[in-house]
Amino acid sequence: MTAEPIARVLIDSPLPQLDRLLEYRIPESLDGDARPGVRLVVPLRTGGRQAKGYLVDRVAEASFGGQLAEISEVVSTARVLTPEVYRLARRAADRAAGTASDLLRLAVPPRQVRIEKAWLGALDAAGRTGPALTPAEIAVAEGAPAPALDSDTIAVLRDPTAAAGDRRIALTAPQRLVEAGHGEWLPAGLMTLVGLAARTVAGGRSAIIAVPDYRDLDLVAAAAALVLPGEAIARVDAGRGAGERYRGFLRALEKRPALVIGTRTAVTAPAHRLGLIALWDDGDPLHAEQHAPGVHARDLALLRHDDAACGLILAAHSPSADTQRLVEIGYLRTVTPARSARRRIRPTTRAVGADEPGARARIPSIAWRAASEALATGPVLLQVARPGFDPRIVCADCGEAVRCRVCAGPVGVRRAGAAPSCRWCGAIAPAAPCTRCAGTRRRASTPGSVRTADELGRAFPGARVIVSDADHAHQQVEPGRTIVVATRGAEPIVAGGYRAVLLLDAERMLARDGLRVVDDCLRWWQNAAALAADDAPVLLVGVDGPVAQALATGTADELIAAELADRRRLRFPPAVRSATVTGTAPEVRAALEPVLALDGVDALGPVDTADGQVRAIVRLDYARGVDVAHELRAAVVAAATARAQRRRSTLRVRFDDPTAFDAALDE
DNA sequence: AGCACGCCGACT
DNA sequence: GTCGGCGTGCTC
Repeated sequence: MTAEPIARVLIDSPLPQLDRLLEYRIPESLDGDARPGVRLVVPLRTGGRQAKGYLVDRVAEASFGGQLAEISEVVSTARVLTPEVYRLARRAADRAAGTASDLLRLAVPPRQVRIEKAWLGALDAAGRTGPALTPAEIAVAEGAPAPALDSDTIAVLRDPTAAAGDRRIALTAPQRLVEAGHGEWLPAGLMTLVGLAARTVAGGRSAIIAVPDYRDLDLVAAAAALVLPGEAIARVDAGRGAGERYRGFLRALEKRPALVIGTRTAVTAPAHRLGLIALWDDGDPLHAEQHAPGVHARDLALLRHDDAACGLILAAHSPSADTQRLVEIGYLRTVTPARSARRRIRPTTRAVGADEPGARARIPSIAWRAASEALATGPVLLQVARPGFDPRIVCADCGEAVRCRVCAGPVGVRRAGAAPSCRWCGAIAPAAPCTRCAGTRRRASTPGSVRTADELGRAFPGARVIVSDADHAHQQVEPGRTIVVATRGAEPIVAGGYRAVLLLDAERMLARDGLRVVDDCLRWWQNAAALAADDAPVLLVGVDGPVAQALATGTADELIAAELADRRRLRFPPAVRSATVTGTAPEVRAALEPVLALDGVDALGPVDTADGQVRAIVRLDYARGVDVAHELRAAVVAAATARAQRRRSTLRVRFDDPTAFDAALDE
């Protein structure tokens, strides 16, 4: 008999009733293989039902009073669930009223038998498949450029004995490109993260870098490959197939430091002696997880930092309102370039010259002349909006979006012919007088005509035209007389930077509704500006007002602070947390009742949704998070268990959905 | 989810 | 008397 014959097991099941540790006896025959972290098969109830699960840990005595069943099978000896990742899943699930196994489904990739067998075969007694870095490799990694941070800040971030508060940084990255070597150009902020991470690995600790999309990831991978050996890099994204993903995951699992790079799920990867966790552009919606329970990569990074006491850096050209909040409560300290070093984005009028080739494409004269001139020396970027329908109601006099008189939410029509209603609280025809001109006449907004690449290209005779959008994104463009037409977020990189950048659809982007319009526009435009050569003009076409002013004077950070102050006044995220509760009217009513009794909690709605259900948005102070999650979780379990109404439960809870307050309540 | 347990109507 | 209906509850 061994000392710890009881296995505590997490069943791989989305059922909230099963989201706890069940105890099983470990038979003598499996004693050696049944180590913490392995995948298991266990019986669940009688009748030969078998469930998959993870062995979380082993204990000497069972706390369960009843008869224990035995583990059926140890799937493999690979210990894929580390204690750190389990704790992360548990805490994140509790915070979001979800299940740990839902989180682990994202954190632990599906098993690939061939790859796992090869890896297990190569694993030595120390839990590694290869050597640590050589002194020469360490020297290269220690010399990796980290242009946006001074050596003191880097030293503190690397120092495990430094005060935790000093090791949490919000970096507003300088808006310029740097050359990593071998003709690889990337934003200075991304290079900084790679440089920081390379030093961390050189010092014997792992680092995680999570970026929004694959284009950023390719830049990071290329830069990392110049400063670290391939063996020290674990790429954990799903973009190159399940096999490569699992290979990267297993590399991260080894007992030697790695630079773990990937998209949002990288923050949940295993890491040997985690020393740094870095997020790039945390305001990008791609960092918001789509799968249940929908925990944002930023929140996972914060939890991970708290657990591992590692360095934490949230870096972006344009800080998110969430980062701003963390700065204001004193949780993050800022590293910001001097205002004089911020890139100026010049607003220009929308007045179009009549006799220029730019007129047909409705490019204002000043912008067209700047672009034509710049084209002689290299590529020019024209950033455009994605096409899309926008069913908002605006002031007929000045065009400002109309707000709800009840909650200040956007007012729109759900479908053609319907009465205008508030997208957030559901009030019918609630429009308040225009906030800009006090007018009361209304009209539907028009989406604005979409320019074609052809039109834009013809405005610049003799130039090569390259189109880059989400479907056909170009990573890089060669120097030359080239017009690059790109939708926001899909702008290619040019070595040395664009010679001019025109932000053409600024008016349409700013007129979109949604809670984060200002944050998004600042992010899109400052990210594009960061791709320009140092002295190249960046022109914001056809927009004035506070956003344009902030960009012109290099005070975007102050504008985000003002934006956050507004949200605080209105009780909107990220000043408060939110929980979207969807289901049948009685289910939602029952779920809301106990949480609305708590201080610092209120709700918008419920409103009817298109599929006959109702939706309410609970708003809660951060301090109420534990209580509200606990109550809503109890409501989900109750709804799943009590099947009084013969139908399976439809109650859903989603915390901190970034789109909750946007115009997505229809459909 | 499944599957067993449990307390009320029509069958040999 | 008892076979079986599905509402209710549990899964180590």
